Formats: sequence, structure tokens, C-alpha cells
Amino acid sequence: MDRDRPGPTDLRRRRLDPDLPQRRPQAGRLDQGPDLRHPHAGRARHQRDDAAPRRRHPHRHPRGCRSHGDRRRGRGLDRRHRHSHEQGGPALSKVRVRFCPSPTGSPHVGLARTALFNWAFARHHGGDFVFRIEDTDKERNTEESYDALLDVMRWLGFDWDEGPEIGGPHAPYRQSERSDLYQDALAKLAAAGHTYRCFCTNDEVDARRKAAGSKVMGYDGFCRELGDDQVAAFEAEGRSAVVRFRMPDGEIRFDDLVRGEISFQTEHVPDYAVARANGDPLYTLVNPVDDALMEITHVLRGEDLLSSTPRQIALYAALAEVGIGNGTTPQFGHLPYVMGQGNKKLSKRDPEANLLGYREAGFLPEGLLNYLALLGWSIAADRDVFTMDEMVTAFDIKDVNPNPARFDLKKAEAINADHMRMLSLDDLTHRVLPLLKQAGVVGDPVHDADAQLLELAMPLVAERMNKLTEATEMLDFLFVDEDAFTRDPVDIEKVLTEDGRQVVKAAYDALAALPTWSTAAIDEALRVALVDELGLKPRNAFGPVRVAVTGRRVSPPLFESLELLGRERGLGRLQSALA
RNA sequence: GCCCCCAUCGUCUAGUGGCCUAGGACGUCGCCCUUUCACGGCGGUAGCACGGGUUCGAAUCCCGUUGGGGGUACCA
Repeated sequence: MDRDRPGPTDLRRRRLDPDLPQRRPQAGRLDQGPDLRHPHAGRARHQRDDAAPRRRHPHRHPRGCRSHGDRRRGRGLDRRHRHSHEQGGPALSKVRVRFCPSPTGSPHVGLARTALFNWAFARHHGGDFVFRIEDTDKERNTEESYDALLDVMRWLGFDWDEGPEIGGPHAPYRQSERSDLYQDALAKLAAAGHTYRCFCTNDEVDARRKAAGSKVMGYDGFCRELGDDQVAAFEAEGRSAVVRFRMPDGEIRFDDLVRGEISFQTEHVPDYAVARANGDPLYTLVNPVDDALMEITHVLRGEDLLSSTPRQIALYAALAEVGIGNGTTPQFGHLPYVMGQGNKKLSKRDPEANLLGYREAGFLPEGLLNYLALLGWSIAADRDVFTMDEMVTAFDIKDVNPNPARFDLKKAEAINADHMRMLSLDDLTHRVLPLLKQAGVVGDPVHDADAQLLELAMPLVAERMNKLTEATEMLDFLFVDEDAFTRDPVDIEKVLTEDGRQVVKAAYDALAALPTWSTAAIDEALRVALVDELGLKPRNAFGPVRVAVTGRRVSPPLFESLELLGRERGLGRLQSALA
């Protein structure tokens, strides 16, 4: 079986396998030396592979074949560093990760989770967090989306060491501004024979696949070995050509940071397009090129990119060969999906996916982030509320769980509520203030009187808020002008019944006679008048008064609220409720 | 179709061959506290997908089945 003979294939595998020492081939370039090139040779060999039972090659991966079980134990920095040595790279090279969204649509919670894990990983290892914008798709990218991305990153509190607006040694960080680099890469790759021009249409490929009875999808390598005359003929026909990467033969295997060892047979990874017919580079090219150029050491990304990893590893090898980047292939870690309702990947259409929506809904960034961290990671067996500092200290990529996780809004809100209660009164006030201004509850700038009132009112509501936005509806009644004050119609109907009005009347009489307007005095007076004298249950006694005074059945504590409102306004509201 | 990934309460998870009668959280149910709503406290509910191995011993290791997800673009 020629599959097992030592030869180009084995050498090529060795070079592509990040678990093995990377060694440049010494003699002849294996992928494209004319003497070694046989049209479709690699593909033909694979056909035979299929027919024969696949044999393992244990000798080839002396320590690569770890079981699923010890992958968790064995992964970690130590081994990664050992790799660096073996590859002849810089010993203990600094961790460099990147977050590279494309600015299309509104930022997605999945993006935030990916950013979070990358950021936490970088910070944990004292490495660099690179922020890069992948805007190669001119059709779909928008400036609004780009702005939203930066906005939301700042809101979440991610600080990047290199990237938009701050620059860095590998600037620029928007791919739309890096065209020269990609053209250079394209030229070098083509010159070394790693890419070729492909004139096929999709229909032609499909037809050939069907005719051959092939079960493999995707491009079939037809244009791999086109002669000059064939190229000329296609050009004469007026056909345009995409640039395809020539996938090497054999197996590509890598040690995923969250999933352990994964391998692909390259026969299932077709030659893929790296540039459009118009010459524009595609994501398939620019992502690895930039990772190489920017010396990214670890790639933590969504599971959806898992199946494109083999082709990227192959590209890395080619890039190293043509001298782009420092020659090391990053370690990959594929993070589990964030799912929506009913086990579907949370789509951009889903309102739950919209990151900006959480800010508008009054989420704290630390609350959202804490919740997002729980989607695939946990800090301890009996704990799930923590700060980002704690996460950075504890975060280990090997602890990330590979299963997809369903986004649960209820739990997100509960975690957020815990963070609300962790905030100091002062901090909470500062965060609530912009919302109060925006809602017109207080003026902008805030009057001194309002500021004082707010300071007194915040302690009353701090513990009962689960989201920042709740402050506006809870505090509005304290700040509103008397002629603009309204009561919830539903609550009026429920509580300010005929009986309720009698209660309010009694309350008015009791309070009007009060010599001192204080919480304690109001408390005492109302209890005596309503509970003792009228014999009402607290619920029935205070409900009507509450709606009369605050306009809602849900409000801060009643007696304190009355004190803050002051005698005049408090009595006024009781009176107006009777009108 | 083909390739790849995944599999513990309804949901997120802990679990690394004996500490498991499987722990925590959210949800849910009941009770307590109570000045509404909350907060807080106490208690209950509910899970190792299935089948084979390996082992003295399996949620844990292996194989298979089933189920779910993703990829299979001149999108990223």
C-alpha cells in the first residue's frame, strides 16, 4: 500500500502536524516540485484510502494519542511552552490572543462571550489582547456596526492592548486597510505554488462530482494542474478565476485546547478559495495571514470555526514556508455555542442575542459578563457570582466545557441582580443617574435639591432593583412635579376602591395632625389610625395609601417615601387621590 | 450524503475510577419574614440518553447506538 511508504506524504504530514517538531523540508518543495507532481495524485491516493480499512499510525504520535480523559489534566501552559521549545520559537513566548469580529449587524452575545474568554485568557497569562476588525466583506460591513462594536467593547470594560483607535506594532487593525499585506501574501503563495487559479463554475463542479459518484462535497481540484494552454483557453472564453489554496494530502491533527485531539483527513477538506475573482482576499486568507503577522499564539473562537481549522493549519504551514509570520502555528481552542430557545444557535434576529439590548434593559456589564462566563465555564463547584478580577485569576482554558449552552434570561437577570447588590450606594447612584436624566426623572444637569433627594432615596430602592432601569419607575414619583404626577390606572382600580378611599381619608386625617413629619411618626400615626382603629390588615391599610402617594402598588417603603416627599406634597397626594 | 463536534436535574454547571445516597445556581413549589414589590431565611422538586465492554469498583475509561449541533460559499 503506497499510503504507508515513506515519502512525500509522510513528510508533508509531519510538517503540518503542530504536535510534531516543525521542520522545513530540506530538498525540493514537496507540494509543487515538477518532478514530484502528478496530476490529481493526492486525490487518487485518497480514493484508495477509502477502499482499504484505515490503519492507525501510533508511532507517528508518540505522545499525541492521549485519551479523552487525560486531556484535561495534561493541557495547560507547561505543555504549550514545551512546544515553543520544540518548534525553535522563542522560549516562553508571550501569550497573544485576538478578538476579531466582523462589523455586520448588531453585536451578538456570542461575540461578547468569545471576547470575554479571550480577554480573560490574555489577562490571566499576562499576555496581549489584540482587537482586530475583519471587514473584508464590503457588501455586508457597515460603519454603524463598527461603531457599535467599539461602543459595546468599552461598555463591557474590555481593554485591548492593540487595535482600533489605539493602534499598535501591527497596525492597522482593520483589514480593509491592510490590502497590501494580503496582496503580498497572495503573490508569495502563488509563486511558491501553494495556490492556483480556478476557472470552474459551481455547476461544473457539481456535475463532475455527480458523474464520478463522489460523496465528497465542495471543490474537486479540477484546476489544480492546468497547463498554460488551458489557462489561456479559459481566459479566451472570458472566464474569471478565483484563487484557491492547494490542500496538502494526508491527515491534519491538532490538540484543541477545549476538546482535546481532533484530526481531519484532508480529502474532506477541499481546495478552498482565498481570493475572489476580482482579486479581493477572503476571510479564509486574511484571518490566518493576520494571525501569523500579528504573532497570535492562541486562537479561542466559536465552535462554528472548528471545521475550518485544518485548512488554516495548512495555510499556516504554507505561510511559514514563504516567510510570512514567525513560523509558529497558534494553539486552537473552540468554544461551545451559545444557544437560544429550542436548541438553535442564538441567531442575530433573536432579541435575546442583541448585546445592546442588555444595556438598554439596564443590565450591568459585570452582571452580563458574569452570566456569560457561566456559559461554558465555572469558577467553583458551589459558586457562580464573581467579579472579573476573580475570573481573570481563576480562568483556565482547560476548564472550559465543550457542550453548547442555552442562554437563560432568567438566570442572567438573577446574576445581574446579585451584582446590583454588590455595588456601593455611591456607585449605584452614578450608574442610575444617566438613566434618570434620560427618562426625565431628574434634570440635566441635576439640581442640588434633586441630588440631595436622590441621595436619600437611593438606599430605599437599592436593594429592590434587579436592573438599572427599574430605578426610573421606582423613583419617578419623588421627583415629578405635582401637576404631572399620575397614578397607574390598574392600581387605582384595584386598590383605590370606595373602601380604599375611606382608608386614604383616614390616613389624611391622621397625618395632617402630625406635629413631626418623620418616618417614625408617620409609621406610628398610620398604624394607630388604620390598623388599630379601623382594624385593617396591613395589606389593606397601606395599599391604598401607597397608590395614593406613589401612584403604584410597587414602590419604595411607604413611610420613608412619605417622609422624603414632605408634608405638603404627601398630604396633597392623599387629597388628590380623593378628588 | 460526507466530515467534525457534543451528551449530568427544565436550564447553566461541579464531577478527572472508590470521597456520589451525584454537589451548587437559576427556575419551579411550599413555608417564614413583611409596609406593597422585592430582598433575605428554611425546606421540597428534578438528572448521569441507551447498549455493550474494561475494572474488585464506572457519571467518570473504551466501543457502538441514538439524539442534538455545526461545516460542506467568490460569508465571516
